[in-house]
Amino acid sequence: MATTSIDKFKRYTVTSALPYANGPIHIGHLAGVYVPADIYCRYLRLKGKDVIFIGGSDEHGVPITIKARKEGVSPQDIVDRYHGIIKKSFEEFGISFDIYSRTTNKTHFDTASDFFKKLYDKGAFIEKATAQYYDDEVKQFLADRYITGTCPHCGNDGAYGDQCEKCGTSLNATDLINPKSTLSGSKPIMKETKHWFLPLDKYESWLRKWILEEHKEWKTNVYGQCKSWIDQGLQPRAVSRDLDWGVPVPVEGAEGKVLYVWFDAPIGYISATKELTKDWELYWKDSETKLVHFIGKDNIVFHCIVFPSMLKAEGSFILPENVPANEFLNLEGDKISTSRNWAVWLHEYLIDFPGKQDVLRYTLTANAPETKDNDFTWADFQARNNNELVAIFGNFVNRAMVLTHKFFEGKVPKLTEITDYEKQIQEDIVKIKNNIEYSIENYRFREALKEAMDLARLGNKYLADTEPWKLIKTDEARVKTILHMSLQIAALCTTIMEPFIPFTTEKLRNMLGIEKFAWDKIGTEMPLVAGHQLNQAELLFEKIEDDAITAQVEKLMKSKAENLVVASVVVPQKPDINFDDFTKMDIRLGTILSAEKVAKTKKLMKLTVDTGIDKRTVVSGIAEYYTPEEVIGKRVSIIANLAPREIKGIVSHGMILMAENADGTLCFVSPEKEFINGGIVK
RNA sequence: GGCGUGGUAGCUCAGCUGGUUAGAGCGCAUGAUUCAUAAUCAUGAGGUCGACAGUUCAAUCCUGUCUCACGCUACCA
Repeated sequence: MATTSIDKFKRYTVTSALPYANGPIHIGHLAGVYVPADIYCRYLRLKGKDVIFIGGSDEHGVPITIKARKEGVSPQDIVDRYHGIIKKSFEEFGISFDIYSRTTNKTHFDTASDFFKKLYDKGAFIEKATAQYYDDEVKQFLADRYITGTCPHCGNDGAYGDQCEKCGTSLNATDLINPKSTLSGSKPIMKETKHWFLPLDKYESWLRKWILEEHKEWKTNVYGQCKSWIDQGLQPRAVSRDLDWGVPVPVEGAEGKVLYVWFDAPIGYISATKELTKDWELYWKDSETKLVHFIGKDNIVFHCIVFPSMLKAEGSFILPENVPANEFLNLEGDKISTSRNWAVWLHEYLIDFPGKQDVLRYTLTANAPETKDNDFTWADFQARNNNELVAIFGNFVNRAMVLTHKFFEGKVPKLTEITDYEKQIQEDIVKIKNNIEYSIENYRFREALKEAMDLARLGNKYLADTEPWKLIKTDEARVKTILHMSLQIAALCTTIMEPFIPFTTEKLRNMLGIEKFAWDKIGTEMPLVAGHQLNQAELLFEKIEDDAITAQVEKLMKSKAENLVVASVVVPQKPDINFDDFTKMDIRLGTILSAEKVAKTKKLMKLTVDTGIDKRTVVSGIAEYYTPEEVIGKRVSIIANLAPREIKGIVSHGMILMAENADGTLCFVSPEKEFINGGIVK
């Protein structure tokens, strides 16, 4: 639901999701969060609004400690490295943060700590003791990621306590067979630990009213997701973790505990503001301030449910007015993936395409995943540059400049007589300006950009229709008017295009020899005066040739090839076992007699198997690879003496042996001849 | 499996509370033009609006079922 409410607010606090400091920035981050946020902020500044644009690195959490351990460096080394890369690439790319901070600095520690303390003192938390794995050798509780073991699903030996990366399933640490601490290698023990929880359930009715009734204008994906969460019923969420990397929990008896990273990270917006200005409270506590969070769709629940609940619990803060979350950007038909190196990295782009920040900004905006996941392709990147930036915008400006230099020595000619055409153009300019305002204020940046380009289109059409290169022979006065208007249009582009392609508009201003022209003057004043001397014409954009694009595509294909190699690497052999260990297993041949999908699951199938010994029920996670029909009658191998276990209310007696392919698909291990059911596999 | 979002021309997308010859940009075709980075301008060809049923005088838009994509979530011996 669109509104134009921009003038209700005196100032704006705009945040963009804090990137996690365990890797560099890629085009998915840019298209989803930083480019739209930057457009919004640049626009507001052009309107003369009081706006602060907040960013920073999220530097806590378990993955960073894991990465540090793997590389044999400290977590601080890791975050220093990536914070540096990220900050530098944002700067070069023209993301106009007023501050780009980080969550490891002192201001943030104090702010997050105080925030927790305040909620603690108010009794906003509940305390709960839970049992968790503990490494007795290093005297430390273990985060899920610090426990490895055998995946109960695929038998992979290197599964983590939260997820098996081999088969992709998410796990609980307690599910792992033979859990092992990665810190000492010892077997962890269960031990009680106390944690603090934010009882989100208590905020449910408030959230329902605040979001579902008062913010129906939020984007449908955001609104729908929130509704889904609230309707499902909210649970208390832990706000602390047993870890030595993060902001310590500031209460007695909390040694070895830190704030959970999702609690700590959004407070980073506030800490960064504190660092930026001593008037920070104006930007966070004044009801005339509009708070807007730019995020990706994976972050909706934190920014719409959890963080607002925290702010509400604290009591003195304003709440976000909007949370424009984008969907995801794919790359050449595949999901962007850091681990598979399937991405276009910003710091590499800046090296490969020097001075072409705006081409990427333009492409990502024109193709932004605002309503659904979108695909970035290098072919599209090239086409948008060559057919739109070069051919429409760059070409128009060049035409106006070249003609003026040719006929009037580069001086802005005088406006003589105005015809209906010029009047029409002035009206169109106002229309374009209004359309862009409406689109940007409603977070429709794709649409806004298209409207901005309409100004250059208008200019091209004007020149084609009036043909000053012909007219110069017969009616110089008219040509003066035409070129005057054309140059004014080009000059107005410096403002209209500024939010989207700021490097280009800067260049254009230099060419025209003018200062920044305020947004609100558009339609009432013109940026150029007659007689003004223009500088030499330069090309605003250059064509991107096929070989540059081919090189990028090849780079990606190389990643893909490398991934295939990695994927087909055979899992290394497990540690030796005794013959005794082996003989303990009773593996038999059997036949599947019946099969049905277990209701409400995706992977589970309930099988009746003739084992020769008996006919028994086995639950197996094969439903993604087989249908019940095709499975009936199949010969299989089954571990018969595996202790029974209840899964989804069905007791499973044994486990069907499955072989796994490189791509994770499964197949049965079947006898090669028609041997009897109950035949021993040895 | 549950929930959410999306499935409209070759591509990227608009289509407000049901009635439009279903639109735009890019691409494509034809014509015009040469001031301009063969860039521009005009015209045109492209769509059973994911599938099937239903409600209605009338459905891209409402309801139901199904299907595909993505996300959240459960499950995973």
